Amino acid sequence: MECLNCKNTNCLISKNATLPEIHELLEKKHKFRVLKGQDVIIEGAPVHGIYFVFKGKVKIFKTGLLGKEQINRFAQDGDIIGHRGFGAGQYHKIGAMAMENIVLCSFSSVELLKVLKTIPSLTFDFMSFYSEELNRSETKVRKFAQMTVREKVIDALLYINRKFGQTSGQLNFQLSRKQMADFTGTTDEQVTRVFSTLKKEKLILSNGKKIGINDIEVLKKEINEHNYFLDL
DNA sequence: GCATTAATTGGTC
DNA sequence: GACCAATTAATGC
Repeated sequence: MECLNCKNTNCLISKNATLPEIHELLEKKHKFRVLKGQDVIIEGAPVHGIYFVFKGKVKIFKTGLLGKEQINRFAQDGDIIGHRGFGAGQYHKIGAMAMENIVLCSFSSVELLKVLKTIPSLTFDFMSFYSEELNRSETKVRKFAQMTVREKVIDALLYINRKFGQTSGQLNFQLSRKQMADFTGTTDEQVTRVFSTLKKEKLILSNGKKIGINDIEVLKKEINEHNYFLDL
């Protein structure tokens, strides 16, 4: 019953692991490693279950026309992956790839559905999560429509900082310009340009892939003044 | 150390 | 603000 002792306290399963009704599900959990660069979910693949990140970083994306990639979000320890395909859709509409060597926990849809019908607190946690996801999604649509490239890049930097944090003045997650562009919906050249102007303004530090946020408050203020939420 | 990839910069539409 | 091209920096083998 290792979910009881899991350090990922934000995990919905871990939160409800003390309930006796969930024990059967926990017994059937599959835990496995995925190497850096390998697929966690292939776009269009049939849904068999739902994944939780035990350890590591994962990108969730969708491939558009001409192979253009839109990164929807990043997941790390305790986060859910593949929840949209769960329940309703039969096929995953997104792809997920390991950004480093990771460990996943997986539960089959059938088993999870069984316990969701018997454990209201777990179902409620899932419902709250889906609700928040929808909120984030709507916010992201608005940001894409209304933010300038500079604002979107700043927003992305703050997101990385919120989610992964900084140690000794450097973000704990190194993304290439290309990945940053795929995340913000622009091009790698634009990201480079915004980075270098932010650097000149002393708002960030950048040394190749190593990026550090110098003045979080000023950056926050810049997008706050435009009435955007900071909770994506 | 060399080869491939990523980042930067300038220019055009 | 995207796309293209040329140069330079960084990284993998």
